[in-house]
Amino acid sequence: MRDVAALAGVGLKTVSRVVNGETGVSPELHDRVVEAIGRRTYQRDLHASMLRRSTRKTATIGLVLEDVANPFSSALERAIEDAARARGVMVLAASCDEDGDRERRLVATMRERRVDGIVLVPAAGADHGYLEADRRATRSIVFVDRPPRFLDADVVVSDNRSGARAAVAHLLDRGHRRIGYLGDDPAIYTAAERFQGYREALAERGVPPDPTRERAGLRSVADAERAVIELLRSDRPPTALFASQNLVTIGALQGLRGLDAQHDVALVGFDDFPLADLLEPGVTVVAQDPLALGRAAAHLLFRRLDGDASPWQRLVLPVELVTRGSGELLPPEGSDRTRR
Amino acid sequence: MRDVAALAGVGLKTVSRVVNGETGVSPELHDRVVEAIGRRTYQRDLHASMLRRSTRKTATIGLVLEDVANPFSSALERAIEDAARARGVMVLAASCDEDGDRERRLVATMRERRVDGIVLVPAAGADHGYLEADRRATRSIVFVDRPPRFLDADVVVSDNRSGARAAVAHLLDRGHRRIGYLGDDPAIYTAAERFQGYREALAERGVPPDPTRERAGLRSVADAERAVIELLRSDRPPTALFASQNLVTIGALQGLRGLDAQHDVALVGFDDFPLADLLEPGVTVVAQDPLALGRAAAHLLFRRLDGDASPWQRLVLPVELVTRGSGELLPPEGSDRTRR
DNA sequence: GTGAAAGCGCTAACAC
DNA sequence: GTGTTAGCGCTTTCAC
Repeated sequence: MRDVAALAGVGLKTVSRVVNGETGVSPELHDRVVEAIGRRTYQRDLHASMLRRSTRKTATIGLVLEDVANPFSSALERAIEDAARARGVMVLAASCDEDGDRERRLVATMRERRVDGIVLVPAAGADHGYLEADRRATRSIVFVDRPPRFLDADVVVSDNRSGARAAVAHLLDRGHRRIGYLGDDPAIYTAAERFQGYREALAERGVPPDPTRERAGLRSVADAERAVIELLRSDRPPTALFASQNLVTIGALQGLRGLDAQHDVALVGFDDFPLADLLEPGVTVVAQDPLALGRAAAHLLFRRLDGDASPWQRLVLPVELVTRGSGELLPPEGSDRTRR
Repeated sequence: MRDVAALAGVGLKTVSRVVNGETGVSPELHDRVVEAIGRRTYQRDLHASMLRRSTRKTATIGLVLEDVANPFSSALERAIEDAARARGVMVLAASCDEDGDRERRLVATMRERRVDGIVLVPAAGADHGYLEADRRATRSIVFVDRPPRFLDADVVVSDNRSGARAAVAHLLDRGHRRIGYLGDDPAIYTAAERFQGYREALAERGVPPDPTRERAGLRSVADAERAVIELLRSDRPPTALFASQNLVTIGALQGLRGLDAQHDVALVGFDDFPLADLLEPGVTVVAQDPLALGRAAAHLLFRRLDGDASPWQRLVLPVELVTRGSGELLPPEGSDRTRR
């Protein structure tokens, strides 16, 4: 910058004014500075400038996701990026792979870089008390998809429990009574909520839960596939399945396909996924809206950064049952349905 | 930091030494500093520290993708993030949606934040001459998936042309002669290369190209779907299709499904996608390896950042034909095949 | 082993 | 309108 000032024959402050688009520079000097900047390919150092500025903003936010490569996470990221771009803010994105330690390290690294705020999908079972240490900092963190543990903060989640309840009620409405549950690690908030929804739907219709038909802790497509095959080979196998998550649904599909049962056993999954409509039959799902989640989280964060100090918000976004065929298959004659 | 130094009753430099893990601090003072840091929840400002450091690295790189929400992009991002994490580097990620102006603005914004380097998937048709202005800067940019225009720089791409040639040869081997081409915007490097591959495969077997069976500029799933329906309703419709990209393949599937022709017309797509194996029939594709592309780009960039000044590299990564059924359908009796 | 002074690139405050 | 001085949070250099 000194270089540019010398070349244009002006003072440092004049260059600073031009770079920041401030008023009060004569057109003549302005042009000389602009030309000098061009000749030296000068580019201002945002961080050095923010160092002295009163409002110490880096125009950068952090985003900690489960895994940037997962479609749910990346839709979230996209929505947040769009909201950020509208404000001239950039996004430092990272994956924590459900690892609480990594989450903590990532947050620390982002703070070292003085991000203005952080949007965080917390790792399963992580304790977020560590964020409490800096009271002001918690005002610049928004949790998405799952609430923090041991900390009050802003959070945006889907209505997991109602969604699961609706999915299972949908199957019960079609006469199914033996409905299998396929679930993720119950330490994950969303998995626990969805399991509650499953149980509640059964309870509402007076169908007793049967733990032998419930499989939790499925961590991969292969796990889910194995679980389905096992369930369907048991005595009195389920006539319908509820899969509590994306990958589990896909594993279930693979399992059903392997047994050639995809047209016989009903299936409703939680979380929509690409091509769900092109499969045979189409896969009925409870669809979340990751773009809406991301948008809401970003807006909440920016409101806080703008100084909103109102009480913590907890936004619960609706989900939607999308019927495509697999969830509308009826139980076979002679199954429990006829005994009612 | 001054605060911490005062609390511990030491000089600024001693705190600095402790924070940076330098040697030469007596254990006693070290402990006092650590304690003071804890009490004040001190967190060093990385950018202020880098300001004075000789080696002016921010330990942050930029990543400009077409769209972070697209599976190919996000796989790339993940690979780059992993390579970066191994070096303690964070990633500033952004989408440019094939918009050359946005790409340029994003690069400028990242440089304002003093990223150490940038990995860039260039926007279609963008002129990258602007990067030439700063000679040193081009050493810290790696292009992925597509080469830059009007600029020499490091680049990592897939072997698009051979992949397309292999896909079309695969169809020719099964007796198809009327092979439709469904393609993206030809201004995109990959689209152009794949079209070349398609034409080359035909030429190698002496099959004359027929422009009435070639549809380029398909920008969405819906575009592709319409194009397929149109092609198949024409006189002497194609008995096989080559789709040059992800979304185009999905549109083609939808079109075939709509005409109930998915078991009659062969299809090979470029780019793998989730669930391609669960469809009926499974979708034969030429699979790129986005993780390998990302890994290679990151390694190349880090080598440059470590001072490697060797000539520009151009890495071409192999692709793989994955047969799943749709590409192995045979042409109907009485089609051109029998006339040979 | 430790600390004081200078300075990284920039902007705030104030004088001209 | 314009330039000067001080100082943001930190590291360097160099005395002690």
